[in-house]
Amino acid sequence: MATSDLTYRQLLGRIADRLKAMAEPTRLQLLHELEGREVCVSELVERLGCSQANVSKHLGVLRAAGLVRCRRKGLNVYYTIEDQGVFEVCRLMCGCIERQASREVAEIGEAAGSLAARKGN
Amino acid sequence: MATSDLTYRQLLGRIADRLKAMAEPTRLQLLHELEGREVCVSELVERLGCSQANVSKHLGVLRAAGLVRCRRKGLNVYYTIEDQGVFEVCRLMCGCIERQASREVAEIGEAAGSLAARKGN
DNA sequence: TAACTGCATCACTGATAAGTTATACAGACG
DNA sequence: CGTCTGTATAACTTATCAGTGATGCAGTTA
Repeated sequence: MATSDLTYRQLLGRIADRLKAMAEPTRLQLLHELEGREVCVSELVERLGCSQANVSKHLGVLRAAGLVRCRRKGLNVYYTIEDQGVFEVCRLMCGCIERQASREVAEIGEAAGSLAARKGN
Repeated sequence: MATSDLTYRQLLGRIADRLKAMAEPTRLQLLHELEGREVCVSELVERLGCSQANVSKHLGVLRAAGLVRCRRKGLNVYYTIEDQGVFEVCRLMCGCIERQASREVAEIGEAAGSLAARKGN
């Protein structure tokens, strides 16, 4: 389906942008740390064990993607999740991974079975 | 949450890998074309209007990520969605984007309001 | 067998992105 | 005011990735 085209491509682009912002382990961990509470940058740096510049840059990416929001409070800058949907995405992905693992286990089982059968010949 | 660490990081890595595989407009379109039916490469090339090599490479990425599966049938290779969860992810992302757009509209409204107020001073 | 079709892969290019170090900037405090 | 702390940004290096053209390979057909 070519759909309404220009808008269709734009939508795909925006979805891709969001997914790209999430598609990085450090950023996923940042999102996870922010789940349900407001955390300042220095604490995030401490928890992740990354450089401050690195954490700041990743937070910038998340912010640009609209996944996260921040506010100053004295010297610190506190970040919060902007849209809780990200966790649902993670949950779905975990489900996908589990199902994939199950399939792999099943395939290994089949392979072992056919190997045993061949051995019998 | 330092969680159980090695495994935790591995899980984040696997989630990131899957998201990364999806985080590209052309690949999202490929997934969309495959929604609910089996399609061969030449047809996908035609529908997307990309080069065959490009489509093949993107399909390879999707396949490596376990999002898609293929089987030969004569000269053609037919692809299908391996895990329907991807569409749920897209649906969620669309929801996020809509909410973000709403927020932006609201912010513009506020800005316009404060502008009008300032004009009054 | 040779020629053709459909697809995958290779080698390469340009663009994008992650990580690092150094630096700039904002607010608190003396 | 100067200084310190917390954060963001700049400049750079290295790595990863999308796209292209050429080539290889599998399966079909003559």
